[in-house]
Amino acid sequence: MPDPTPDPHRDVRPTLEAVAARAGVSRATASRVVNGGAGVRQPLVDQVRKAVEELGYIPNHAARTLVTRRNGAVAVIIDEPEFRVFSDPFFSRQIRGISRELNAHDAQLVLLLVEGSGDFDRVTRYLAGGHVDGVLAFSLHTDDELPAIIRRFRVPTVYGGRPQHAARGQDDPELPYVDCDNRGGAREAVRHLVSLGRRCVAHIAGPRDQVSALDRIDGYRDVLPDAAEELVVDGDFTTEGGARAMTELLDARPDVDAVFVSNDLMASGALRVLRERGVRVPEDVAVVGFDDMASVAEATEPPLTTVRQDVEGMGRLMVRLLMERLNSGTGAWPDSVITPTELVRRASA
Amino acid sequence: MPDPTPDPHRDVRPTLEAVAARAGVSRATASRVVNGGAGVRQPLVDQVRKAVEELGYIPNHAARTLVTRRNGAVAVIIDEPEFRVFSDPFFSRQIRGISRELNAHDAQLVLLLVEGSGDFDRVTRYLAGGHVDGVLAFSLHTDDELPAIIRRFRVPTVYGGRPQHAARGQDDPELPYVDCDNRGGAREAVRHLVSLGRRCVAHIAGPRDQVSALDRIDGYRDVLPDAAEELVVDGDFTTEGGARAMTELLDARPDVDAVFVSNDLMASGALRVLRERGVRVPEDVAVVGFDDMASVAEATEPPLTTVRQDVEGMGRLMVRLLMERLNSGTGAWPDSVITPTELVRRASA
DNA sequence: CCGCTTGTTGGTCCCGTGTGTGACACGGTG
DNA sequence: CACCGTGTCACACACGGGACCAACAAGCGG
Repeated sequence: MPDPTPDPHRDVRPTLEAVAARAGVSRATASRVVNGGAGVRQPLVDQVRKAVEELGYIPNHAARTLVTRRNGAVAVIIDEPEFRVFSDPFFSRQIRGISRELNAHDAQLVLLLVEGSGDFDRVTRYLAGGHVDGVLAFSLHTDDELPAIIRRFRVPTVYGGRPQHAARGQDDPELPYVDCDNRGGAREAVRHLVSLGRRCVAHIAGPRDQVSALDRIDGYRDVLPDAAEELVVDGDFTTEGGARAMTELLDARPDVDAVFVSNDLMASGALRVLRERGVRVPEDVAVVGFDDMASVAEATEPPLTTVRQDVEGMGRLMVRLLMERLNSGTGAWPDSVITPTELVRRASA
Repeated sequence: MPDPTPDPHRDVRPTLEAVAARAGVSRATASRVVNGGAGVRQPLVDQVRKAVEELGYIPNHAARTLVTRRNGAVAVIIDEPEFRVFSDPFFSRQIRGISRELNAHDAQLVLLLVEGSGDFDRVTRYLAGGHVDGVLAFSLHTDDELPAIIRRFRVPTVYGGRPQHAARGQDDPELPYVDCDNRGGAREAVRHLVSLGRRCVAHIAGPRDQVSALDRIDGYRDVLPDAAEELVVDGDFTTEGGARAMTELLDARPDVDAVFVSNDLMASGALRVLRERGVRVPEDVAVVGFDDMASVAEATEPPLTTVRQDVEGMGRLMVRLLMERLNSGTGAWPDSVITPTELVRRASA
């Protein structure tokens, strides 16, 4: 049953003017109290606070934004036309980290999913409209238009994952990013396999248009510069793609005794194929994945040895860098950060 | 290399005033043109449009919101303290549908992740602050405070999934929801197992504080009202939980010859246990899941027969209902919608 | 006692748009 | 020729709140 005596104040939201009137001060003073209370005597501060409480005053966001030119919102742009994102817990975890850290900064998260070039107009209009103070972008593809748009409109941005231009060796200080040490993590994984005495270590790679996949290939080659071409097989970061790549690999090189797989999903597909073919893991073939996605790596048979990256922490870090940039009056850009990885040993290697 | 002769207009965003001046009309006329151009002669419309183009004018969102009291944004509130959300593609897919439909309506998506009671204050402030025109809420738990808050502030809302109070039989027209036919889908799954000649059909249920899990139990009981208590085993919607439940079930009732599992993740865990115990699927035990999450159901061994729900379509539908409500001057509430399910037959049953 | 400094406070303007209210021109009608 | 309805347009106000600036009081040193 609805409230029988509805409060008339409920529908008409009180304004700062009303608070000031009730507290018996001017609107300017009320405003000062609401924004921290600096330069106002304690008794008046208390009066205003009381009036705010009694009236249930909540500042009008639009009015405040209009004058401060700040709106306390950050856009998260994910450019991922493939279906993969939505079956990959990676983004969800990163967004969780981002959400938590944004909450700590009293900022809101506006989610922009980009699918196809047509959407870029929309994003452009949105950014140009000044709806958000900054952007957290996930630029996954090498042919991405996003960096150009962001540069053009000078929107403070932090990237998740090393953007392509940086991968070309042209680190742009105006496009800071947060990424895990893909190359170093890959090196550690391959070294681990080598240290187990494996002689023929293969690599199932991710899609070549993703920087993280390329970096992991580089890490593999750092340790095994002389590995045969055919030992590196392309995959697409999906379970099925991993299974196909493993099949291809076994057919081409029956002597393979270890595989470093570029992510956990593909590794789970690879494990399935190995099991179907009666190949023992890790006795005959040792397998190491990448990501340490709990729902996958702990559920495989056998449980997957893999390279952990702290996805949620990376999300939080992105927010911190962006806030640093927004709150530094100087407009100085923060440095990019590469977070460490850690080899998690389970049963598969 | 940055533009050598940076456009001075770039940093100072043009205002409607500037557009009007350039077009030689008053600001009021320029405003009318920008908002559709009704009641303005064609030649003037063209002049203003040209000025907008030349200046690269983009309306100031905050100023517009201040006067129209509409801000073209919708909050998506997900109250899920458990880690599960983030390893479950369910939400991602629904959000994808929501995002697409919001784009079609030129509205933005503000993501609010709620974790724990402390966060409700934040959400309350946010909703009361009038940051969004409406809310899409996923109320998963029976002890949810969200409906009360939303009712209190009279924010137009559409629920994803039948809220608890509706499950108690008190359908509140002011809290419309979109849900799939959990009970009907469960019935179809169980009937299918019965039609295969199975005599001892068990059910691995989801957590009892989630309405969808309860509805699926009801569907199971609709078909098998006399099933023994011990044939219904509790799970938690995770792969591991499914494995535990299956183990428990096999120990208690070795004669079981079919299982309807409340979601695909648990079904994949159950299949793993069956395989480990050397139980053949579907010969010895037939298995049906729920959700038809492609990444899971197609990847299990054997591929999973399951009940499909159109998650993305449900997301889109939620947005349509909300927009209907927002755009109807009458403030009338749309009706709740229950979308159909479909049994997808693969190899497991 | 006077002038100056420091600390508070209120008045006022401005942020950028939407919209109601008139004014004006035009053409048709009596 | 006077009157009036219709279509266009400009003016001005309002939306809610931040920030500058002048006014004022109190305190202090000379």
